[in-house]
Amino acid sequence: MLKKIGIPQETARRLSLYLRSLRRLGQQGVDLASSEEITGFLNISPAQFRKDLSYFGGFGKRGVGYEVKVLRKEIEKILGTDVIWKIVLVGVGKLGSALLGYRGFVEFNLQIVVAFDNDPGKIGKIWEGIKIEDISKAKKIIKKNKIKIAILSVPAQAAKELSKELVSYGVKAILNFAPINLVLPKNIFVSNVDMASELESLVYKLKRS
Amino acid sequence: MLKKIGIPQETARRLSLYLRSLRRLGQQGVDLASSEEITGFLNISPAQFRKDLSYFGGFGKRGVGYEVKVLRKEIEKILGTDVIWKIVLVGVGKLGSALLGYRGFVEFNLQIVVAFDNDPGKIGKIWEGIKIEDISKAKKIIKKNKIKIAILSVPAQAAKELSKELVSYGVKAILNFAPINLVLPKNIFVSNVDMASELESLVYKLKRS
DNA sequence: ACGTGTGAACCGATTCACAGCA
DNA sequence: TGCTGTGAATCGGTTCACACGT
Repeated sequence: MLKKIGIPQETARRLSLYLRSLRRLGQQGVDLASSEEITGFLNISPAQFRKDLSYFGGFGKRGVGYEVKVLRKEIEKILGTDVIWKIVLVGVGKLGSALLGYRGFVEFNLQIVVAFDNDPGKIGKIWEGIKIEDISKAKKIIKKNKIKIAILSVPAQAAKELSKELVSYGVKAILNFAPINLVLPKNIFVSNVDMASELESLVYKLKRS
Repeated sequence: MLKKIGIPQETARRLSLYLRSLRRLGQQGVDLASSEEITGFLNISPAQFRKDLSYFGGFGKRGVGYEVKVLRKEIEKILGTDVIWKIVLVGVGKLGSALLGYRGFVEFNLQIVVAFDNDPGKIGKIWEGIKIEDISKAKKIIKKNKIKIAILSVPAQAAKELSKELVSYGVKAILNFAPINLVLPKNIFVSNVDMASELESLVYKLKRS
């Protein structure tokens, strides 16, 4: 319930990148690595890496570096990927079904356990090993499984209302793909993936480069 | 060629949100709106809105507000959405095909003109009105059409190499969906969409809330 | 000697608060 | 009067540089 303060927002995102780098080094058989080697693949400075870790403790050996395996486990613990997180996906349109099959979630122990839609043609089907349920069953299923995280991939006009419903069922965090601002209580975490806006920023940079 | 300095990175992203808000107000028949009304839908303060606009000029009337239509056109001009930008999509997998059909790009005058893949089963097909070409034709097509922007939705192991190729053909900006850091010249703009890492950050926040 | 860990300096961006103008 | 436009203050985060421990 208490919120530790003083840790930058971006640190969490970077930690997940460090994790990828450490896994890669581990696969290459590297046991010991310096901050320079770990950030070598990434676009992040060694100093930033050390600073980020310093918020959580000292995991390295001065004059030596970091034990790849140990640090990997520590970061997994910090991020919470040491246990499986169940998530639901709402909206099995084109994007939604692509996400159902997305392999990248596994590496962070994220598991889509069920998907919801309102299209009778989809309900009852199993796609990518995941059952598609009627959205009307969301309340029961989310409550029963104590799901805390939802991926929202529905059209913009439906997103606002649906997000409120999901929250009322116990969802605390939403990864939102609808290009609209969700209005939710402050204790609910929302992360927006806005692909059009992202591309647009690139256009803008191109234009003035 | 000259780069105007002093404009925050985030300002461009917010401008695209303002644009959406202005379109919405326009559709509702609103002619005049204050910074407070324009940002009402968004999660952005009126002061931030005014500050962002101030980098480009004074578009409002003191004591009154902004003309919705006029401001919309001004922002479109700033962002570059006043003309059509041709883009290519590389990698027509699940995610790639979902992006081919994504409607959100149109609002920013972004047009996917061709897609590339290396799967013979897909090459030559037309999906969502977009022709899928052999990746080996990318050089010719990109050069001929002077394409500057690419969406990269291929597996991580292919992304690094492909991104370099695209750049050698003249691509200057990449929207990258592969969970890997692309190593490219500094004058190339890359925007990463890392859905797994995004979700992971939500887990982290949940854990320590 | 070497690379970590970290306080301090720095930098960029947001917020504040009010002057300026319709 | 009301809302914009904007310097100034503030805030948060990154970078620097070096003390520290092995």
